[in-house]
Amino acid sequence: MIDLALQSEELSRIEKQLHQAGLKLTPQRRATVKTLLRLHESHLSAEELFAKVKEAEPDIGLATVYRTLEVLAELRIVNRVSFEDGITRYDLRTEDSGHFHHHLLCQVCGRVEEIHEDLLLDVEQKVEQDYGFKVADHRLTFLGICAKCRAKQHLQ
Amino acid sequence: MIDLALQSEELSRIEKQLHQAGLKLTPQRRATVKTLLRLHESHLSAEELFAKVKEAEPDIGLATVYRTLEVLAELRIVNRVSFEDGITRYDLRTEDSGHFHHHLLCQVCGRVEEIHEDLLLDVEQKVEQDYGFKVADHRLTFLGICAKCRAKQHLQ
DNA sequence: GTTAGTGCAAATCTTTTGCACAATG
DNA sequence: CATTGTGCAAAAGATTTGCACTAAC
Repeated sequence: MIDLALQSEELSRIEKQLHQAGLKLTPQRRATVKTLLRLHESHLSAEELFAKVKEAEPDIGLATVYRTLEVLAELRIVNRVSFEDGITRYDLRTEDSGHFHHHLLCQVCGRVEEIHEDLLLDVEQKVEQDYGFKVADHRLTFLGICAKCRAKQHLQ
Repeated sequence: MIDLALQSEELSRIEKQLHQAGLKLTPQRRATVKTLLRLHESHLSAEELFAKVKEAEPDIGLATVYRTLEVLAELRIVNRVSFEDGITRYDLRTEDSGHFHHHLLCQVCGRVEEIHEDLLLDVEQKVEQDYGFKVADHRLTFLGICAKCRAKQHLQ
């Protein structure tokens, strides 16, 4: 989702969800969701998101951002993720699949790439069969070296 | 690893690692590692671990537990894990495989089961081939309903 | 004996909460 | 206009740090 048109389509989908949940559509919430959509590959922390939202909505308070993220997490519009640095980050669930996307965390440059293809269908079937565990969702992160950093290393 | 003999074998392996890294073997560190070994399936937070270690080593301070966990994480003896409740937990890496084990988080009872079989070999190969990402390790958690809770639900 | 490690308390950071006021539906 | 949401400041948690003291090697 790079496209602005798709972003505003997503925005109205999310606004509809908020509305259906009986929540008010405040400018603060709208600005927060917009920023999440715009920077959805950045895996922002609450503080980082707050700083970004503040550019559009200067009077917004940090507590409101936290409260909005809480609401969005409850509605399963965002997921909390953590890449083991102790900071909670917020990641938009994408509309296309019921399952959460995977992450590739590069240990050289620190970037996080997303994989939107579901690679776990077979594995989940095995988990249900062998362990009797009914899988509803998953969190998968690979740690390693991304293509760019590998290329750079080979040049040296 | 339920066996006490195996635990003490692991303990000396870890003590050797600490020693080789030029670190001192203090009673506090030994007690912390012992407790981690004994309760390794519990996925304790630093505070929880502190409370348990205190039983054996009453004068230990919370900061020492944090500092020991820091050291153990650097030596890759433990991994920091997070189950999206915002609390960092510490999980012993098991000696048997280079790859970290998987987790099954039951959304009904909250328990975390471990899978020590590596289910991701094929998936990792695909990630390397299709995305050029060199995988070094992974973190995989399945969210769903465990066998016990499913059984209980069917009785009702 | 040196140097690394510890306990304690204070400092820092992240997140939550209480409350008076504001704005949505 | 009823009710939910907001901003601010204070509170609560989690983690780190400074420092004087202690203990491992």
